[in-house]
Amino acid sequence: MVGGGDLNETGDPLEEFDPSAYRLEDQAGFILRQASQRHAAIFAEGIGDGLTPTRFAALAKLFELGALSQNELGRQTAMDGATIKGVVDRLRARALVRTRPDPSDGRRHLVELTRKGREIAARAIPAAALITEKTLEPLSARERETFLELLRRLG
Amino acid sequence: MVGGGDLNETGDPLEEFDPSAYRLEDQAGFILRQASQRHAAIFAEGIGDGLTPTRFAALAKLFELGALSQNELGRQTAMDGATIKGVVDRLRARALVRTRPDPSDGRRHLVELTRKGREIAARAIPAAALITEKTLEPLSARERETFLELLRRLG
DNA sequence: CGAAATTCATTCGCATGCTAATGGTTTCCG
DNA sequence: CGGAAACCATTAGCATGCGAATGAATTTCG
Repeated sequence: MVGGGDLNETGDPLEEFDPSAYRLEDQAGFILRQASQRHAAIFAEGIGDGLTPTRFAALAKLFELGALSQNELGRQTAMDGATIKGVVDRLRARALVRTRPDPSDGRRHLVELTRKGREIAARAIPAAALITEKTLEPLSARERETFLELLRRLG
Repeated sequence: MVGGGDLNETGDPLEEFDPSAYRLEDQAGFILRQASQRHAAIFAEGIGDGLTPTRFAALAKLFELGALSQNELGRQTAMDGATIKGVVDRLRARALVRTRPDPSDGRRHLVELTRKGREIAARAIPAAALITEKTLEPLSARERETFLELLRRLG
């Protein structure tokens, strides 16, 4: 649990916790942030075409699934409505996607790849596979399996 | 269609990669982002005092190490100069830290906790320990060890 | 000593990422 | 049918987070 083995009068773990025993470097969130930073750097270096992790995720999902409503695309890529909107706007500004109203649902805007978007996605997906490879490079094949399985359970 | 039906005879993943075999959900970066999102939500819910992960990291390091120059604080908390500046500015606006020129180096601005900052840090550190606990809750004690060790190697 | 290299803080631009609020549309169900 | 509930897209505001550029101060080294 949280506190050490020492006794106290209240039994409240918050009050017996010794702040000097806390090491930022050992906290899951802190290490997670550093691993994300390293991955982001590898990604930026390897992907090309002005893509970012979220922009790429959107392209990859549209490539796989075809036209999707904006919110559905957000769900597929783990982004909320406010975030996916900005991503789609920027992809549209680069003419990698276009949007059109969903004829069967007046609330929805369908998002789909343009020809250029499809070409870039087809090129970026193999690059992204290499980026995953490079990110996991410090681990053995067996460790990668273990790591991804544990990470998935936290996600 | 994209991948075609050709088989991969050489086993060279670089030249024969089939985009349709790519699964975004299995990529380290994508899962990492989701785990970070979950941790951020747990953090926001548990920390209080208007703290954020980066703000808390800065407080915790100042609490541990005393006055530091801004850049040094950034290194201790894995933030670059541009990022730590914004964090320090916002902590200063809330009177949790103050800055003063380093008498021995005219380039540096020393950052240190105020009394209020020290109080809030002392309260936040035990809360952060519980947040780490909750983040890792889906894993057994043994799995946590493994996970953190592998994650550290990627950071 | 003094020029070059480094360090430090700052600023700008761009891109995430979240919450909350809003208004329009569709679906659900009594 | 018709109102409540749910869903969709958008906007505003706040906070990260990074690269690149700038100018001042310090350190390094020939």
